[in-house]
Amino acid sequence: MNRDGVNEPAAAEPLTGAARTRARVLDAAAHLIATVGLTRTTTKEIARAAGCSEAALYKHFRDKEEIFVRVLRERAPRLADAVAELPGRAGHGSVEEHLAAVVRVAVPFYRQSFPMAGSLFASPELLAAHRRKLGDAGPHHVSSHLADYLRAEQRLGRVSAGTDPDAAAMLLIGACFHRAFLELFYADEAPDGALRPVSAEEFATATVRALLDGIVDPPGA
Amino acid sequence: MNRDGVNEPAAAEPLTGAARTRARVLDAAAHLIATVGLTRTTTKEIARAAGCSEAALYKHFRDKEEIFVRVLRERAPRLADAVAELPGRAGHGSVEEHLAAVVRVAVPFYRQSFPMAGSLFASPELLAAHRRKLGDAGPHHVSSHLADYLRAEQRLGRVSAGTDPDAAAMLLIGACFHRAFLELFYADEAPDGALRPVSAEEFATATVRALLDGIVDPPGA
DNA sequence: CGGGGGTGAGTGAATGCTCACTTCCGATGG
DNA sequence: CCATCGGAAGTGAGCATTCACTCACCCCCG
Repeated sequence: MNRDGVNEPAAAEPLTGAARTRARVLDAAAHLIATVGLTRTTTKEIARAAGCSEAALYKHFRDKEEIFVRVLRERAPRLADAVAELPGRAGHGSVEEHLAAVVRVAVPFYRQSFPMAGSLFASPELLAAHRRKLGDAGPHHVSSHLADYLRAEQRLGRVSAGTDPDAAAMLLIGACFHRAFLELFYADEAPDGALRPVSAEEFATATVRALLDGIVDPPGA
Repeated sequence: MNRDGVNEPAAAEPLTGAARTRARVLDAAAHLIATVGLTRTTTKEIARAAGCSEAALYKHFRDKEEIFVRVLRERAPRLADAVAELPGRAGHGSVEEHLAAVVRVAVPFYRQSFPMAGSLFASPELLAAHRRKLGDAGPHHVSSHLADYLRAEQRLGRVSAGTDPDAAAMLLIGACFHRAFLELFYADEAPDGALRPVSAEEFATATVRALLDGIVDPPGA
């Protein structure tokens, strides 16, 4: 991932001809969305940044919307995949470290996805189309898989029996989601205390600790 | 609030002349945003819904952006205010009930604000303008005030001393934020299990419980 | 020579906003 | 008490601009 938090395809084989410009278009679109925002990400700007003509876009993508959808699907960190692997790791390593890893992946993921997801809400019919194309990979699967993981740890006794895994997962994922929102909102001019803690790493450990203290069995019980 | 979750001014005095059309414009804009989305909320549509000419909008608002900002400020439930009252209530009632009340207010608030806030991220300069106009009433104050409340309860011994109030507040507010996002994303066609629990009230109690079990001193400690 | 990849020059449709103008109402002054 | 005036509120008709998208046409490789 580069500094935009955008996945770039392994550039081992230097992509030739059609595939190359296609990739350049997606890279250009992803970069523009992350820097100047989605409304300023026009077909003209994408073409200019990709070093091709506007008409060339339409040789590779049906319309502008498809470009955005492909960016979201091919250039976003695969958060859902990363979280889906968690249940298999139940019992190994520490719960705390696994959850912290989720936070470290989830915050950048949401920070990148937010502008596009947010703009989706600007037009419900576009949102409906995207929701349909997403199929069963909807955003609820992140907390859903995390809840599965917590359930697995619960069976192993590493998470207290009284815990509601769905609610706990929602708390953690929600905190990441909100944190990403705040980081975007106060781009570089956050007032004092708006982002607390300041560093991403501190946020991960503090948030997980706050959640864990309610999840793991207290030592005196 | 009406079914859009939009605040309408007390209509006791039936607003005459200028103030009336101004209010009608804001109502029309708020309704359009909530129904057809922000991109379809054009000046022409606002004027039509408000029953006045497009030019009339500009007698009351400098530009379209100001209409949106005023809607956000004058028609949104005052979440920050509601949460700011909490610290004063520390020691009275139950912590659990106070937090559940926050959830019950926060979810509809975020559900209403999300389309506008999300679209803000589509154009960073518009976001910067809005952030400046918001002054010190930024979105971080919600979790910030909630953290203050938790600190107050902490001093009273009703919240365990080891708790990080900022992290705990972030968890709860984040869960509400994310819940609102999911409710909007799966407008009426949520796949099974996408919204768990289904009812808003169950969500409030389950979420608060999951958080509390890490906040209040465990009985055996 | 055929066709995939690429281009420059448009096109129609919106959109935000302005302009010149009218209407209405309340304050002012004789 | 009425004539007059000034300004706020409102309007219809555009204007400039931007946008996504298309068309006719090339170039070059297999």
